[in-house]
Amino acid sequence: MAQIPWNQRVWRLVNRIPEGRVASYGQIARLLGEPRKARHVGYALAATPPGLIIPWQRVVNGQGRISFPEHSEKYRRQRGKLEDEGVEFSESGRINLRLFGWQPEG
DNA sequence: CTCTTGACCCGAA
DNA sequence: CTTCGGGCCAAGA
Repeated sequence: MAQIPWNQRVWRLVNRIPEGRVASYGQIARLLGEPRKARHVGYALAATPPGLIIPWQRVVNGQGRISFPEHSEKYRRQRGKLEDEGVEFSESGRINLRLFGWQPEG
């Protein structure tokens, strides 16, 4: 289990999130059996090598919000990608996780 | 060694 | 809806 480095485990799992769906940092951490490492999921994504293509945009925080300052370039890029794949945002910039949250299995 | 910094989370007001 | 407080832990200064 600990054979594979944390970052790689995160990238692999994130890679399984289907288009049009999102997962939270905490959810990813829990699925990896490390419920206390929610923030480190974010660090892993931040450390993604330029060559590695993964759907990092499908990871948001537990409230269904993008974890970047609202007017930042990063925020707009992530939101744009998600909207392109059909994810909807409320007026307050929130995603309804009941509708768009990823449930492994389902 | 201690302090600070985060793509976080959760419960209680 | 918001704010506050506490918890978490790796990495860098």
